[in-house]
Amino acid sequence: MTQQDKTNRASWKQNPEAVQANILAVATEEFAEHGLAGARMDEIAARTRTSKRMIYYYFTDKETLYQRVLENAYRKVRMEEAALELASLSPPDALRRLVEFTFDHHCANEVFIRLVMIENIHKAKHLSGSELIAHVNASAIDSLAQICDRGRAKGSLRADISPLELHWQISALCFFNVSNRFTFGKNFGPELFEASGQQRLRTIIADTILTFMTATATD
Amino acid sequence: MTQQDKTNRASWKQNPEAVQANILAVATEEFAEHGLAGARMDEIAARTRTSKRMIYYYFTDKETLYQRVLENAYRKVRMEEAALELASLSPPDALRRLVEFTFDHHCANEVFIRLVMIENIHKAKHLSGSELIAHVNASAIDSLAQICDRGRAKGSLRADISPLELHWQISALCFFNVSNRFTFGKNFGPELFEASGQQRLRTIIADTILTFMTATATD
Amino acid sequence: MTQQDKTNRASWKQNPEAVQANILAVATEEFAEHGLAGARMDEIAARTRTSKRMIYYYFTDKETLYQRVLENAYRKVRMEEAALELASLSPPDALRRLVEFTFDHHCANEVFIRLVMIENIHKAKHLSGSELIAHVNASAIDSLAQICDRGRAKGSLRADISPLELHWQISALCFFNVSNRFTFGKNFGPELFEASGQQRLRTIIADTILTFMTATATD
Amino acid sequence: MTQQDKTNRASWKQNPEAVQANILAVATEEFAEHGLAGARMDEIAARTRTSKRMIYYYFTDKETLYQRVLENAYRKVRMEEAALELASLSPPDALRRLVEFTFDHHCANEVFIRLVMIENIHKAKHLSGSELIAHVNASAIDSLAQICDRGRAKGSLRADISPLELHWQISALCFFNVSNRFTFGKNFGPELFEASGQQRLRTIIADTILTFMTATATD
DNA sequence: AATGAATGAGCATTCATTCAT
DNA sequence: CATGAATGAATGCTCATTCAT
Repeated sequence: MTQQDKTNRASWKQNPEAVQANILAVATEEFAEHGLAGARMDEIAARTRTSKRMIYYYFTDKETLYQRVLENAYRKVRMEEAALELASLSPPDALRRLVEFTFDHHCANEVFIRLVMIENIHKAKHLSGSELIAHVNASAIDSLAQICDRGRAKGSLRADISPLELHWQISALCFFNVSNRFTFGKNFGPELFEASGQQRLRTIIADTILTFMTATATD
Repeated sequence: MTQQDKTNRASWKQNPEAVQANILAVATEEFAEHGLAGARMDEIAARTRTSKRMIYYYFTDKETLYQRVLENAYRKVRMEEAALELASLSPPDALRRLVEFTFDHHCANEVFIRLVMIENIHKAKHLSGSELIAHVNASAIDSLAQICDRGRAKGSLRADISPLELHWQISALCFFNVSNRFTFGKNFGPELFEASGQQRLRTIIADTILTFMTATATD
Repeated sequence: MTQQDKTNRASWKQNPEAVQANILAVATEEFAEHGLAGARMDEIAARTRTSKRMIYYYFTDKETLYQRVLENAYRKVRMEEAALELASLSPPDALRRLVEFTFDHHCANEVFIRLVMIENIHKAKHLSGSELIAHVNASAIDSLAQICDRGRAKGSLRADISPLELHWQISALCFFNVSNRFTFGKNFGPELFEASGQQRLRTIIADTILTFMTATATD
Repeated sequence: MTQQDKTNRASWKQNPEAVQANILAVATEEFAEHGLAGARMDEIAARTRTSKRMIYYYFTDKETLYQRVLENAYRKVRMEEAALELASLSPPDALRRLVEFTFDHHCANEVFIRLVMIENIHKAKHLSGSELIAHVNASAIDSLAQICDRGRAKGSLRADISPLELHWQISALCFFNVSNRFTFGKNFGPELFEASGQQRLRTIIADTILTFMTATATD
């Protein structure tokens, strides 16, 4: 029996991690789609390869499941972000690259964006300050801090904006682009969210950040 | 008992508009706090001066009530925005004033921000394209368009950014500041959302927009 | 001002009898369609030319209204039946004529049939033994009794079947034809309830009654 | 405690079929008594050995429960009817036997009669053309067809009346006897529905059918 | 006589969660 | 580990009826 066979045979049954991962995946979709209150445990169970009983066995209750979904989403997203390699670029180029990456990444992770929106509706009460999350978030600032430091040393980036503030701005523009496209689109037309509009916004955002960060500090 | 007293006494009874307004006010808070699925009709009724039955009498069902709450919130907010007088300022000053006003206004209207977040979770399916809403949204773009036109004429604002794109950027920065403060605060610390941090963000946002809009277009 | 004008001018307003008649007509349809429990006072009021308050003013409550509807339906139907003139025909011809008339009349008064079905569901508890009803029902038996009497005298109709029993048989066949056509049709096909099928049933029923009543009594 | 006792003790718990049968039995009575709109889910639940929740668990909603009640009633009644053995009797005797059986059977199944009345009020919209029902109904006609065929071959029954028409007539007379006894009794006196009156009606109905079916066809 | 507003009790249905095997 | 059955508290909603003017 090869390793492959062994994996196949066991499939997901008798495999706690696989079962949990499956539940988590289904729950992620369900919570992202309907929110915490709107999601239905029955629906999650039905779309799972296991039973409702197992969900409670592994995740205790709805709220805990939601919390695990949220943590999981943060971890995955931040890990992808951390994989970006910017050290070889000049500070302005690295910054532009980071903005564009963030823009693309948020677009590609609507599920995550929705979970964050939902969590903000709940005033972030489920967002644990777990070490993992803290560490993973810190690294997001770190990589910006490195660019800022290099930029300040060279004089190519203004020094009076903190990495945190810069991160905040990039986040705002890239997050809003995904989070509010429905209402914004209905209110002001869908153009900005079609392919060409998105291309333009992507450039505008990067230009905005770059223009600002390469400008001389006002007085 | 004066006439005034007589009017005040139970002035909301047999006064359909007052009853509806009261229901709408309570429902607005409840929906903003808990979302569509999370809000409880019983709770809304309990905090109302009338009974649950009257809510259904005037608003048919939960979803319709939510829709009316949403429409009402949009109307009120957009009307306040429209009251801003900018014609007497130079285009850059007008723009800065508009950004700062938007920042302040969003901060002061968290309930509205939350309703918009919630509506985005529902993919804006309750946001009717009612004439009123359409008209009121158009005016938001109009006032920016006037600033842009004047700025282009004078050469004081770049002309290659549309009023819609400009509005999008201002919205993104000011909206995110309120909508995501909980998760952002928990992830990266609360400094940016305390008084001094907000003051700084307010300035940074305005500077960012201004710097960008007064820069020469990148060819 | 002519009488005609006077009638038109007053129309139905300030005309208690017209208002009551209107309510009764609408309620009759509603109760016949949905039964006592299934009928909706709101719906009746909405389809009326007057208001809900007036219904309660004139008819006290739902059950009383239903009772009045029922009485009214009986009175109208029995009066139409009583108008049939049979004295000039031979007893067998008169009987055949009566059967055919009953068949046709029941077909034409589905609303009445449905009200009677509904009242039977309620075990006839609303069917008052009011003098009017009693009188009007008695006349139905009377006209059959006359035929039977004449038939017995002539020897053209058997004498061992009472007018009541005869009425029961005619009623059963003609009533069932209307009351049960839906289930019978779904269970055994719609043929019997299409035009040609009905024509045939009409003849079969009359033949059945006639054959029976002209036969010699079985020992 | 014997094995039997153990089985009896709470034998309906964890026994889905028993639970469903119990619900169905109670619901049958309740719907037959009050109709679809008049029946109360709370009342059904209260008279059940389970909870209201279980009714919804197994039957989805009120209308579906009613439908299942109806189907179930039809199945039971038709099966009892099919058990009647007539092949050994002469066609006229078989026919008389069938009429008398139908009369007795309808008398003994008022609940079924009432459900059919109620279903006719709803224009038979819940009567599914399920295979089971179709098959079970067809057999009712089949057994009559056999009698008719044999009667035609021997010349002892007239051949110009179809089994369907014959079934219709028998049904009408026997159904009406149960369905309309309340209004008919109140309108024309209770005699026909007391023991002796029923005995007489039973004979009259059989005689009527027999006289008709053994008569020569009217050309 | 007439009407829109108001109401409380009740009704069908749902949901997260736990039990029995 | 796994699963169908079971549950109670709530949840959104409806209905006949009455009040205030």
